[in-house]
Amino acid sequence: MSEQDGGAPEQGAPRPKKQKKRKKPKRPVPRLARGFRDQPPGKLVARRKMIETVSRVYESYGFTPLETPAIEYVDVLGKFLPESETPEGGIFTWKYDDDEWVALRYDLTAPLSRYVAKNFQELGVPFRRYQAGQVWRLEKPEPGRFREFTQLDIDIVGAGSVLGDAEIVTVLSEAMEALGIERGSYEVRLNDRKVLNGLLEVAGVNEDQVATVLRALDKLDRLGEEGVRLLLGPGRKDAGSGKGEGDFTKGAGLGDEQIETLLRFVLTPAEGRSRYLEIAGELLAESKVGLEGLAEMVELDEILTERGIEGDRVVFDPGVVRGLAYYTGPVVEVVLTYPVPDGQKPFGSVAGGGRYDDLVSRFTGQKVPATGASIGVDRLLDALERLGKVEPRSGMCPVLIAMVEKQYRATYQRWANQLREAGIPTELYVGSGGLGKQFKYADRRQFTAVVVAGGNEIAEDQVSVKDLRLGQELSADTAVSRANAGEDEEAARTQAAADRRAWLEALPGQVTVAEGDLTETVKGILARYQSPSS
RNA sequence: GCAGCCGUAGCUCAGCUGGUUAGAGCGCCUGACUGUGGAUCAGGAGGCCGCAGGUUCAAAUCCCGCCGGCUGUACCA
Repeated sequence: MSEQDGGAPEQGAPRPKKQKKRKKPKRPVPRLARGFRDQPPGKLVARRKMIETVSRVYESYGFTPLETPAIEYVDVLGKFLPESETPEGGIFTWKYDDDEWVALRYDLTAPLSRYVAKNFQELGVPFRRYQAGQVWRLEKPEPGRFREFTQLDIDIVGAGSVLGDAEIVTVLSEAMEALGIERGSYEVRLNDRKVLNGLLEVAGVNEDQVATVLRALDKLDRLGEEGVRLLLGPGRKDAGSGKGEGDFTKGAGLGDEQIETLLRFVLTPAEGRSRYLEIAGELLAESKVGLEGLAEMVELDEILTERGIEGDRVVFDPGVVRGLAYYTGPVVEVVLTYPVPDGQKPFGSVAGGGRYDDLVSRFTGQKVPATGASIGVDRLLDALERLGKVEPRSGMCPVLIAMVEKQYRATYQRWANQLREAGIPTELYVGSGGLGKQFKYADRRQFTAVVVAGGNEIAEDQVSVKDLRLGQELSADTAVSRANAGEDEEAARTQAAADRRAWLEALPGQVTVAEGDLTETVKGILARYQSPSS
């Protein structure tokens, strides 16, 4: 930075450092808030499509859309710590203008129960609605887990029978298939909280052990039988990483016999609903709640069978717990059963839900049964992406019209309109720079076709259209051919020049047609890459 | 939250036991090849060496704290 120097190289090191610091103005770093992310166009469009597809299924079953605000009073959401006057952690909260605590919603179910309680008179039950929206949770972000994500909910309020639960289960299954997830590649897993409660009763689990036990059972898929056994008994030390140790998790302290009773049921293979019903029948004979739950499952099995929904779509799985949530009856979980690509993490559940009969009564004191489920849109989308089931170019404009010579601007604009009228999204290049730059732009933005016409074409009433993807393939071939040119520099240079000439002359993937055939030609190119799904 | 590992250019990383202007590959930008993305060639931009302290004549390198990332675990309405 300074011209003069020399002299004393042996000291004065710290000083220039400070000067440097002062010189640079403090600019904000363009960083993202922890746990949040941008959504690139491809993802956004794919997400929108997914929501549309599923919504259509929902509507076909009589569900209607509803939107509630992103912010609710904290006590409405049910997150309140009366002791400290401060809301519990885990959610985004702040004090609103009238000195009351508000929060960003952490799910769509709590706001729904608020809505129902508020409008109960006019609504009439059963009330079916679906809702897609962002929810926010202030938790530790992890790969695939963010502080803002999208849920797609479906609920029936005011229907107490398992017919409502069956409806939810059916719609979830239909939704998966509408998204192109083949039967057999997903599984709707069903269980019942009453059955679980009965099981705990039979096993002689104390009131204060219930939470720990349920949590432990919920971890079967991740920790395996041995891990769960430890958590039910003395406790478990996690693997940590590297040199080990790790943290110790306290167990429920159950006896061997109790553990055996629990595991005997929970480890029952999920295939065949009748097997589930059989074992539950044997185990729960002594438990009132258990038998209630069993009766629900029996009826669910009947209803589903009547609907023609067999075990290849909906299974009964005693291992489904669904956390400590507010569920009171049947609980559902949807998992993808595609084989996991080598070494990657399993897909996990992409949707979940169940019956919650106490949520509205929080407000009204009146018991209003409800049942529903929520699809984790981002997670499901990520899974489909990993499986290559999402068109990576979705949302990208397919056609670019190059601004070859400004004098033909009017013509280019006319063509653009013509293509749009034919239903083809078309972009007119509005940047600066020559053709080379425009092609680079087209390449990076992943256009499928470029319309290019200068004086040469226009004089003949013609137009050139280049298939970019085809061109890319063709040019890859020439690149290979010149790889073995040898070491001789001179030869290599002429070879390169020749390549250049050949490349320019070949105009790979490009055709020149009569102006009148523009639309058809473009359509033809786009048709080559049309994916069958969309 | 707890525990362990990690933090050098946009990306992947090099920089030995502290020693003068911190490097590479890829990517990016400009230009050449006279209307075409590839290839080739010539230039170029870009680093508070995560942040803030400390030890030292001297720190990207050693020590401490914080922040951030990864992994496991806890929580997950």
